[in-house]
Amino acid sequence: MAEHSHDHAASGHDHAHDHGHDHDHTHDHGSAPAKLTRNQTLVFGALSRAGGPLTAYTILDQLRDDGFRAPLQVYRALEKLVEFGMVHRLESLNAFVACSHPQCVDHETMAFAICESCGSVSEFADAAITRQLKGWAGDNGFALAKTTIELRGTCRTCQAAV
Amino acid sequence: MAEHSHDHAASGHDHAHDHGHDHDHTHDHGSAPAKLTRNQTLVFGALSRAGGPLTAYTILDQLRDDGFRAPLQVYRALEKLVEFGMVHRLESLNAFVACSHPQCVDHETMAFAICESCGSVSEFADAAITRQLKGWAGDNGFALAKTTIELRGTCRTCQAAV
DNA sequence: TCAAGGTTGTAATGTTATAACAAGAATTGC
DNA sequence: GCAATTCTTGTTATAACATTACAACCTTGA
Ligand SMILES: [Zn+2]
Ligand SMILES: [Zn+2]
Ligand SMILES: [Zn+2]
Ligand SMILES: [Zn+2]
Repeated sequence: MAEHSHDHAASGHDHAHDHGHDHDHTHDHGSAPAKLTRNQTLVFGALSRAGGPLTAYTILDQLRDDGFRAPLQVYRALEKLVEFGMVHRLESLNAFVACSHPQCVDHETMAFAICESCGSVSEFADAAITRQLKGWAGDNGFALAKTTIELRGTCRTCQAAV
Repeated sequence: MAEHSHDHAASGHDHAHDHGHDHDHTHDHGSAPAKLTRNQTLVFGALSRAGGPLTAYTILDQLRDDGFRAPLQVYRALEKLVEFGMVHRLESLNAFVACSHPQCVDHETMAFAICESCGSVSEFADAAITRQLKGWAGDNGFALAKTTIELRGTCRTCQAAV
């Protein structure tokens, strides 16, 4: 799987955690709570450090020393983090990535470009696409809950490195 | 997902595929061959009959009587059918669906609306979205290989049936 | 204090997908 | 016809991803 890449992707956001062990960041992402639980903090820390997508089992392995023993500990934390808008699930990768969108206003309609060579992920929003999809939904009486937009291909860096 | 029996996460819509059982369809889908192998025919038949998405294991169960014994028999056929442009993989469902687009010209950039209530899937193409995504790729030096666009929500029928 | 609700730990299990290898069928070239 | 090649198949085993179920433990707030 793709647990590589310290590439770009997840940088530039202000989550700026110091995952020592303290949990008092104060952000405002979607319905994010004032305070994360210990497990949520650890999982989010792992994803932030990685700067790219990780599978649940990779996260589990990275958190063994912090006392993690079972997949469910990771999946439960991920579920909440996604709910809070701090993490995205990448369906085509069965992996998770920390949100890197500056203000991630429309957390349910972000798009992701995934490099199949280096595994890096770029998160972006495109108003025209969102508008178009909502338009289709409206025209077809479809009550849209969430959209998945994932591009697969080769990033600029990897193409240059031929 | 539901259990590993015969449940078909789908139904609800009637694609009225003509692929009843006969296998001399003369598709022009992508790089489809003149003739499918026995296993490919059986798998495609199962998907066509279903008229909606099926998981590989559900297909396996449906083809026990035809001699199928192992997942790989299904996965291998699916791999080819996707390659031929006759089947799509739905990433957010880990399932597969027969292509229902009239001419499915741009097989790699179709969009799917998946009803979370009844499991029905509508396949559609939207030139504006495709253009927009290709535009982003061009602007960012990303060599686009394939896009995944999946909408989750509730279809018109299910909303009416409240 | 006590109940209610959320979080955690753990084991067991369920679900989706691939690796590895052997054997069979179709295709090609001679 | 008869290899050589290539594609397809059958089968076993295993890897990778995800959830159910249950008991224990906190926290919050009557
Ligand atoms: Zn985001
Ligand atoms: Zn790359
Ligand atoms: Zn199609
Ligand atoms: Zn529906």
